[in-house]
Amino acid sequence: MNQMKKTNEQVAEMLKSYDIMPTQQRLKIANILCAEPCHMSADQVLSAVNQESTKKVCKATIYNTLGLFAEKGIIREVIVDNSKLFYDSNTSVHHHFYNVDTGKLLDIGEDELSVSGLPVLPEGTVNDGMEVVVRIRNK
Amino acid sequence: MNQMKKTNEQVAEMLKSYDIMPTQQRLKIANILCAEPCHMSADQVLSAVNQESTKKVCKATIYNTLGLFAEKGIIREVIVDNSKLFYDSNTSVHHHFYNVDTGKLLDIGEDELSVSGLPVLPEGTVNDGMEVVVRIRNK
DNA sequence: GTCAGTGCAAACCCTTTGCAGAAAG
DNA sequence: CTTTCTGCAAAGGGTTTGCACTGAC
Repeated sequence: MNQMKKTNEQVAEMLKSYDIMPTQQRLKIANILCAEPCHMSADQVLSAVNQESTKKVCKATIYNTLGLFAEKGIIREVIVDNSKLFYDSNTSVHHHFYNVDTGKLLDIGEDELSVSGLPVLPEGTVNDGMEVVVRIRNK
Repeated sequence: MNQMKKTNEQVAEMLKSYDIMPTQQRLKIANILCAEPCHMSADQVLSAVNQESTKKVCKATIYNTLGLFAEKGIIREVIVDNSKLFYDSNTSVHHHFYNVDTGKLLDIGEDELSVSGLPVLPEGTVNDGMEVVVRIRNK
């Protein structure tokens, strides 16, 4: 997802370009995620979306929408915690710190870490994405 | 966990050396994990342990024991799937393929992949382990 | 005898699903 | 109008917890 702030119309166009019908709920959710690069759990998206709005978006729609966005490639799932899934609005290749104490994700700059030697994939399989996670704790 | 096959006594000694009282249940579980380097979910350990035994070990004990072993450093948790945790009996630094179709984990040889440029940790945090996961799908 | 470990079942949490009503084109 | 989406509530699956019983020293 492009990281610049966008108008509602621009977000709607972006959704259409991904073959997603821009409904009110999806626009709200996309706006939250587009506002700035962010790492959020479904729960965090839920509260953010319903923060200052009278018409609440329900939990099921949040999950369905995040799943849809991830499937279409607008956002990326990040699996670092056994108990919940995170979504990253930055879909370019990059890696993460995961603070196990705070539950916060932080990007690792591309220049800070590089993986060399793409391993030979097992017979009959194709690459579906690589991810480096550096787990950290508070001192 | 050392990967050579061991006698029950050797496994018991190993547990003691990690400050774990070697009960019958813990020995059974440790034997499964020690038999060879493996990646198993709690569910897989449960069925393996109860395969050929009349006295069944219950699910809660499996979870408690795996958690204990991981805490003590005998095995390592591997987080690659949103829906379940895996445990790796090889605790040395290495990385994984995760086949999202089959749910199987495979080691990536140390010589096949190397991460360079240890990133600068955020203020006030300490490293708690790095992990590279290459997600793969069947062709 | 004392204390840790185990088994059982219920509770928990995140996520998914089924279905009726609502909204979009 | 027809089709897709939403909301609600219930179900689902892995994991954790409370508590009485068992077993090891």
